[in-house]
Amino acid sequence: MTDYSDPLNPQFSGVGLCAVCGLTATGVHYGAATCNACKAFFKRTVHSCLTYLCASSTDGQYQPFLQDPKQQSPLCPVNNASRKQCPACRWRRCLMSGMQPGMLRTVAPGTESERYPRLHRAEASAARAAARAAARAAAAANQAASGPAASTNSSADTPRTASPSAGEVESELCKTIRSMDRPQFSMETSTMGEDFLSVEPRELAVIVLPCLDAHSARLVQFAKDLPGFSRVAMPDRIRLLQAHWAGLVSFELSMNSVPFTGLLYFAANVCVPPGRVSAFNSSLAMRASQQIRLTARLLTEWNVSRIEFLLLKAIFMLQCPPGQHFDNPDEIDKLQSTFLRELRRICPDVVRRGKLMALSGRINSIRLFCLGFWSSYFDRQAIRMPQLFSEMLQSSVNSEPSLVTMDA
Amino acid sequence: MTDYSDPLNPQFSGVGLCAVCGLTATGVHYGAATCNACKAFFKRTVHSCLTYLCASSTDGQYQPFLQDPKQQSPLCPVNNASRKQCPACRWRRCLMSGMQPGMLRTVAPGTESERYPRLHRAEASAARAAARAAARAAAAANQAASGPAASTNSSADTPRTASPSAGEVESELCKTIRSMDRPQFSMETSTMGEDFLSVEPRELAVIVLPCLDAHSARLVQFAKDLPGFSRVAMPDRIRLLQAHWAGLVSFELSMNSVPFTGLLYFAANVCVPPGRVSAFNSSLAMRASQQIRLTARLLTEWNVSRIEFLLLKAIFMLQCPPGQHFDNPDEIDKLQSTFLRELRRICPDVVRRGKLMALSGRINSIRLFCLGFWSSYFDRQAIRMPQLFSEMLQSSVNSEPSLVTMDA
DNA sequence: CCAGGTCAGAGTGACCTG
DNA sequence: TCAGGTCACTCTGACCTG
Ligand SMILES: [Zn+2]
Ligand SMILES: [Zn+2]
Ligand SMILES: [Zn+2]
Ligand SMILES: [Zn+2]
Repeated sequence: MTDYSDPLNPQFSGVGLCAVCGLTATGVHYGAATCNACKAFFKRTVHSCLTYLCASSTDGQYQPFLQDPKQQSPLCPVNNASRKQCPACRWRRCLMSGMQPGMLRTVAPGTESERYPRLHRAEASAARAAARAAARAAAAANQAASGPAASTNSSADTPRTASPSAGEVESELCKTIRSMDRPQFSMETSTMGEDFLSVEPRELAVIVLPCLDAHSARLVQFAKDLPGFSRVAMPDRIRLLQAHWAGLVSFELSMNSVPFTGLLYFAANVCVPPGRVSAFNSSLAMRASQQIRLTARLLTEWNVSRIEFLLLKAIFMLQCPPGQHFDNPDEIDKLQSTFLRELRRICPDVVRRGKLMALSGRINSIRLFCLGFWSSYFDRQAIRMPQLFSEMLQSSVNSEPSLVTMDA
Repeated sequence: MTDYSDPLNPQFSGVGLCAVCGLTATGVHYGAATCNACKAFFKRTVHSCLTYLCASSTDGQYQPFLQDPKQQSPLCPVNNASRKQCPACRWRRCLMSGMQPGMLRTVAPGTESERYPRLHRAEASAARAAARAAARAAAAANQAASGPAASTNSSADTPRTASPSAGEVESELCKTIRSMDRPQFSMETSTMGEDFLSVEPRELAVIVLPCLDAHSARLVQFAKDLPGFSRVAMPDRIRLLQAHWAGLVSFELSMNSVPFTGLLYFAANVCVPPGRVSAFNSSLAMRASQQIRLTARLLTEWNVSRIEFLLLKAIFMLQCPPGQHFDNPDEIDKLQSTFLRELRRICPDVVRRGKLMALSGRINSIRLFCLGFWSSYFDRQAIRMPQLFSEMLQSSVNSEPSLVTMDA
C-alpha cells in the first residue's frame, strides 16, 4: 500500500493539497493530486490542444520545462488567487506534478471539435502559422535567388524522387501523402552568427533548438494531415506522438541531410559539422549525432525516395510501443497496415524493405540518446526551450521511466 | 500648446500607442492615450470598484503605486499578448499613464448595479459572508418567503448596501444618511498643472489645500444635516467638530481613495502618489500619508460599504474626547448610540464591527499628525490658507495643547 | 474513486450611439 | 473627438453522471 502519511509525497501529504495550485485536492487526477479546477484545466488543455504564453517571460517566449526545480526558470505563482493569471505556468506545473495527457480516456472520434471548439481554432491557427512559415520559407528562397541550390519550382521542393520500380501509377494514398509533404525550410538568417561554425556550444543550442521546434511542429501537422489518423482516439494520438516524436524528428534531420556530405542540416541554412557536437562534452549527444549521421549516410547510399521516407515516417509513428497502454491499439495497427501495404507496393524488394524497416531500431536508439541529452542539458543550462519542443520533451521524459540522462 | 510631435511624450508619439499595453491607441481616454480595450478596462474597474491582486506579488498584497519607476515594484508586462494576465498591473499602468477615475462622468444614482452587475455581486457576496451565520439559521420556509424579495433586487439599486440579513427594509435613519451623501467632487481643472505629479511641494500644497477646504465644508454640512445633531447644544457641536474635523477629513480622503491603488484621491481629479509627500521633507506628513493610505487599503480590503462608512463617520464625530468639557455629554452619547445601533443592524458581524470601530484609534493618530504638520507648515510658509480650513486648524490647535508640531 | 460532461458566470473588447 | 453603453465571445470551475 501507498504510505498516505508520507509527508514527502506531495500526492498524499496531509490533507491533500493540489500539486498545481495548493488548494485542497479532490483526489488524484491524471496522475497527480489536484483540485477540481486544475483537473478541468488539464482536461481542457489536452483536449483542445491549447498552448499558452507566460506574461512574465521577458520576450513573450514560451517557458521551458526543466527537471530540476532550482534550475527552472521562474514560474509564476499559481495559487487559489492567481490560478487564472498565467495558464502557461499553470500548465507547466501540471506537467511538473506528473499529470499525464495520456491518462485522458477516449474521446469519441469526430466529436472533439463540437465539445472542444478550441480544437477548431487551434487547427485553424496552426494552419495559418504553417502558411505563414511556408510563405516565409518561400520568401527566403526567393530572396536567396542567388542561391543555386533551391530552385523556386515546387517539383524541386520534393526532390530525390528516384522512386524505383513502380513509378507508373501512383496510388491515391501516395498522392495524398506527397501533397502533405513540405519543402525544406530556412531559418531566419538574423539568428545566425556570421561565423556560425565557431559559435559556442550554448549558442549552437540556441540556433539549433528553433529548428527542432519547427520540425516538431511539422511532425504534428504531418500527423494531423495523415489520412486516417483522425480516426484514432485523441489520447492515443497523443501517446503516439509522445512516443515517437524525438525519433521522427531525428529521422527528419537525417533525411534533411541527404545527400550526405558529413554535415547535418537542421534547416536549409543551418548545418552542423560533426566536430561541433563534441563541444557539448556529452557522450549522449555524440552518440545521437553519430547515429543520425549514419542514418543519413544509409538513406543516401540506399537512394531512399521521398515517398518511401514519408511512408516510413507514417509507419514508424503508428507503431504502438510495447508495454504501453492504448485505448484502441487495433485501430492503430489497422491504420499502420495501410501504409505497410503501400510501402510493399512502392518497394516490392523484400530485402530493401527489410533494411528500411530496420531503421526503426536505429531511430529508437537515437530517440533515447536525444531525450537523455536534451533533458539533462536543460537541467544544467539556463536556456529557453521553444514551446512545442519543451512540452514534447517533457511528456516524452515522463512516459519514459527508464531514460538514461547521465553521460557515461 | 502641447507639442504633439514630441516623440518622448507617449501620449502623442507617432502612431499613437496605448500607454498601458502598447497597442495602437484609439485616442485619449480618461487622460491618457489608450486603446479601446484599456479604455473599457479602466471604465469597468472604476465603475465596479474592482480591486485586483497581482500574482507576482509574493504575498498577494496590493501593489503600491510608486512615482519613481526605479522604485516601483516590478510590474508584470502588459502588452497585447499579456494584457489579460494581470489586471492588477494593468490597473497600475493605467494610473501611471495618467488615467483619471474622476474623468468618468457621473453615473445616475441607482443605476450602477444594473449597468455594472459586479457592484451588485460584490455586495451580495459581502452580505452573504457577513450574514452567513444568520442565513444558515434561517429555515427553508423563511428562505422561500424572502426569496422573491431578494430576487427582485429592488434594494440592490441603492448600492453599497452591505446590509446583510435585514436587507429587505432599510431603516429611515439609513435612508436619511444616504440621502445626505454627496458624490465625489472634482476641482477646477484650471488649477491643475499639466504634469501635476512633478510640481513643487509648495504648489502641491496649493493644489491640495482647496480640496481639504472643500472636504471641511462638506463635513460641516454633514454634521448640520445629521439627524438629531441639531438637538446638541451649539457649543458642544463646535467642540465636536473641532475635535474630529482633521481626523474625519482624513477618513474621507481614505474612503475617497477606495478602491485603493496606492494613490490618495483628494478629489476625483486630484490624486497624489506616495512619493510626492516626501518632498515636504516632513516626517509628520509622511506618517500621516502612510496612515491615511493604510486606512484606504483596509477600507478596500474589508470592502467597507458606503453606508457603513457614513455611520462610522457619524459615530466618530459623536465621540466626546475624554478629558474635555461638554455641556451635555449625555445627549451626545444618546445620539451616538442611535448610530451604533444602526451599525449593529447593518453589520451584525461582531468581529467586523470591531475592526471598523477600531479605525477610530488610527484616525485619531492621523488627526494628530495632520494637525502637527499643517500648523507647522503654515508657521514656516507664507501661503494662503483657505478660510474654513484655516479657522478649523486654528481652533483645533488651540484646543489641543499637547500637539507635537516638530518633526522628530 | 475517478474518469467524462454540462453550463452559469466573470472578464473582455469590438462596436455602437450621442 | 471622446464620453457612455451593449453583447457575443472565451475561459473558468462547481457540480453532475457513469
Ligand atoms: Zn489546483
Ligand atoms: Zn507565467
Ligand atoms: Zn491598451
Ligand atoms: Zn502583476
